Amino acid sequence: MEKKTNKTKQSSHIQSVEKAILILDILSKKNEGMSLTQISQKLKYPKSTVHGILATLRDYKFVEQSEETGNYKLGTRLFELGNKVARSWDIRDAAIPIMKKLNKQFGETVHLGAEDNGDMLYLEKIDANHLINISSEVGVRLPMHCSGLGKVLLAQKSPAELKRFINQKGLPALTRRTITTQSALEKELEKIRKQGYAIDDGEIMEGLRCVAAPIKDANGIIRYAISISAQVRDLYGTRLNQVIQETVRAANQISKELENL
Amino acid sequence: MEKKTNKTKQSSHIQSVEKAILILDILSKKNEGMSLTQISQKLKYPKSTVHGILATLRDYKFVEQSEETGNYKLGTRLFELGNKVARSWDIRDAAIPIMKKLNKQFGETVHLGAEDNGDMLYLEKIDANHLINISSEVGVRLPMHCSGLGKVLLAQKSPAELKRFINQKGLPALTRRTITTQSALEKELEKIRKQGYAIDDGEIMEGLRCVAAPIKDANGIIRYAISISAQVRDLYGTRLNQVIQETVRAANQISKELENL
DNA sequence: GCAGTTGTTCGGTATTATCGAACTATAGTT
DNA sequence: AACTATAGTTCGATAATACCGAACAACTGC
Repeated sequence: MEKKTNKTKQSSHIQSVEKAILILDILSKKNEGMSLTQISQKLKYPKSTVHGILATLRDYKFVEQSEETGNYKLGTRLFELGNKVARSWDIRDAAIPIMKKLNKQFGETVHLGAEDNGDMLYLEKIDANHLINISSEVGVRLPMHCSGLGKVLLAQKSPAELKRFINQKGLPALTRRTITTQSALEKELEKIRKQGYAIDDGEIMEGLRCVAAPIKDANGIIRYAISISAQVRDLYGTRLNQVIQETVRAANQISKELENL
Repeated sequence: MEKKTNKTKQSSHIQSVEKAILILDILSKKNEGMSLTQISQKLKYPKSTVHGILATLRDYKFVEQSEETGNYKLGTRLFELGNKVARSWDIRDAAIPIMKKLNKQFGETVHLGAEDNGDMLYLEKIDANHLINISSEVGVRLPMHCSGLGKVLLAQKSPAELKRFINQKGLPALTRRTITTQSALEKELEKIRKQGYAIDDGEIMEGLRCVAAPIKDANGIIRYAISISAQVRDLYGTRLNQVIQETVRAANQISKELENL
């Protein structure tokens, strides 16, 4: 009778909903799409189970089938909902005009980011004027400890919170410049707190430098950050100083916008 | 035994998944969020049912709870997935650079759209340089028969398809200039086919004019369109002609990109 | 035409979603 | 502060429903 009683006791989840979510998750990793059997094998669900859930998701446009291959892919309804979410954030309205100004001043890529469950989540991006563009993308997650945006946000965590963060996420290295020890990170964050901005020096990607400054929400809590990214060879000396100054200024301006909103 | 056998016979849907989807749908209509009871009342589901589904969705970030109000809103995972969907479309990569060029030439708002189940769906938008911006938004749907983008796409439907479209969607009027009769629409579409572009003259919104041109995909099928929108008072005479010429040219250029991709 | 694969349908089984009601927490009122 | 009213959460019994395996159908490629 009790076949799998003690298997996964965790917190009650509606199974079929969870399965649907996991199907979407797995589809999000393959943008060429997946076939029914691929999904069913990967998730170890019987084909008929997957079939039923996919049919439901399809009818509501959460997934769609490629006409040629018949493969399932994420559907337009998710696109719609995702944009709805983006539009619901006041931060975007406040930040985008100022980000654009910053982009005009230096011609470089400008990012807006926030923490989402221990990850850096890119909320918005203004592309550089030149053709070589940073290959980041809105809606993408990145480890916090190696991006300028992430470090700025980490800098205001309490020691306990920081510890918890490191335990949960670790400090994986993306390049050989990535900070990978707790002590080094603590020192770096202390520095960031003092100077009021962060610099990422090839910690995500060799040759990429970025300057990030914190944004306070209406309650004065640092919850967002903006950054300018460019090749190291375009961002040094006096220009770097200018960029720092202007980035901090822009971030403060956005904070002020959020205050009286 | 058979309490509700003949209630909803339609096609088999996994109930709980469907309920989860409907919860997301209803949340997407209120961006200030909704409380558990509001949702449960609106959808006529018992509170405990909604509670369970929401808990599952919450744990996977498909919804999140406002810290102050406790209201449920769409979550960041949807933002992530939505952007994933957007990135999976090659059309965006091909179109965006050319759309930006078009935006630079005239300084006006440029849109990219496609049909999604009988609606115009905005896929991408480049904002105008000036402050007065069209209040359209990416990820939003609009009736096809009253936007330039939509009319361009309608123009290549067969009479039977057009008929089906009208039956399904009707021809609701958004302004007093909106085309609301089948015969008027047929005439308009014929004109569009001849000239190779469409003009929307205040049919969505009084005072707004927009010029749209079709984009062919790799198989030569018109599946997308771009448009320039501006106030009528900024878009007439020789400038209008220039805009038409350049919009068509840009659309053709994008079609060519898609060909050899 | 046949083997191999993938997608779809079907029906019995018991797992699991469901629902009402009881319970707790929270907010508002006097 | 106590009390009311509302919202949110937990619980447990019930049977409806998701689940699964297997059989069937539809393709594909050889």
